[in-house]
Amino acid sequence: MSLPHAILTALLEKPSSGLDLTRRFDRSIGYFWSATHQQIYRELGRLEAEGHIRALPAAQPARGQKKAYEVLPAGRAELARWTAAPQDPKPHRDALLLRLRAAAVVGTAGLEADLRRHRELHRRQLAEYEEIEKRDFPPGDDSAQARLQHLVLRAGIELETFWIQWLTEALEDLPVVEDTP
Amino acid sequence: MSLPHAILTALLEKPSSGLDLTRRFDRSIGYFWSATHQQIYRELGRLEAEGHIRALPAAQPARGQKKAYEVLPAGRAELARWTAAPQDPKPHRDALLLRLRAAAVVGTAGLEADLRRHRELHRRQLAEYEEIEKRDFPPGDDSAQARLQHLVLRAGIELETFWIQWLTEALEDLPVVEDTP
DNA sequence: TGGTTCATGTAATGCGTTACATGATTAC
DNA sequence: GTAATCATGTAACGCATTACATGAACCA
Repeated sequence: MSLPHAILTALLEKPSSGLDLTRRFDRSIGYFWSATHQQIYRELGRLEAEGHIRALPAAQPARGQKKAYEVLPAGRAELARWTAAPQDPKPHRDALLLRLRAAAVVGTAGLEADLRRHRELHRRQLAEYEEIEKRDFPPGDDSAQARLQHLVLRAGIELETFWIQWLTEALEDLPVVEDTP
Repeated sequence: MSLPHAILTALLEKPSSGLDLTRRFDRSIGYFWSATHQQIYRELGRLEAEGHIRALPAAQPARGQKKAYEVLPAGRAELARWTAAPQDPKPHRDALLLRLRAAAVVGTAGLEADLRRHRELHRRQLAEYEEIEKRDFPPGDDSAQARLQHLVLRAGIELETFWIQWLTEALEDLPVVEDTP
């Protein structure tokens, strides 16, 4: 139940239309909470029905017309409540680790190529994060907001770095297991 | 679409009943692919209907009776196919990072306590992993299966280590942001 | 005027979660 | 014999994903 709060955060940072939000969920926010435009429109409908956001009066009408939303006080209060409330971490799901464990039983055929591909994807993501860090967090900016946002970005950078390292070790170390039914 | 493959892997490692599987998904496999008993029973039904597994003839009857399953050749083939096929990594979802970003807007009240709690949870998980490593992977065992399984466990250990470090830095560095509606 | 892009949706399906149900076994 | 636990399920709901639909604006 975090998508509405992700949207509230995004709208507080900057009032936006559904498509604007979709684009921001493809970078930025989406780096740690992804969402498609269908999810976003559905959730915008709910948030509006609950009185947490409203369409900006400027442009409201039908299909094909841009419609921007802003957060109402009730929405800000709900986001503050959610942010302060304790939450248990969700259990992980990592298909790649699962595949390694499966490969120990049914064989490692085909794995190496995909490990290399994943490493390349992580390298690209890391490069993107480092670009953002250089652009948005030059040394010396130490406002509270900037420090919090930088902390989040650092987590992303260090996680990508971890995966690249781990995949490199895995590729060096990958034994060959034959499939022997 | 990985739960059936997680179950096939578990059953190939050792034929089991639904409850046995549920217990193994609370440790071991569940460390990187969690599942509840309801999911497991539903999926066992599907896998049996598809001819990927079968109930061991020994004990099959109704409610309250233990029923163990084993993997059929078609199930092993499907698992091998899935393991070798390329898969894109799924986008991440991390509520804690989202909360930090929200806190930059609505204030950091209440966050510190939960960051400490999360760090403690990660410390416990790390201790559990290290216990398993000591017990199941003593130095010197270098069978192909053991090396693959050890690789997976190392990923878990290093990820927990990362989160503990990151949370420690975050706690040292956490600025105070007031909620100013 | 016909196609592409922008923008907002609807519909169908499937996995995950929570709550509940029911038969067997064991302990007292 | 009855209460707790073991073991296997059913049912309902919600979010996420995929495919499709519709209107407006722009461009050739």
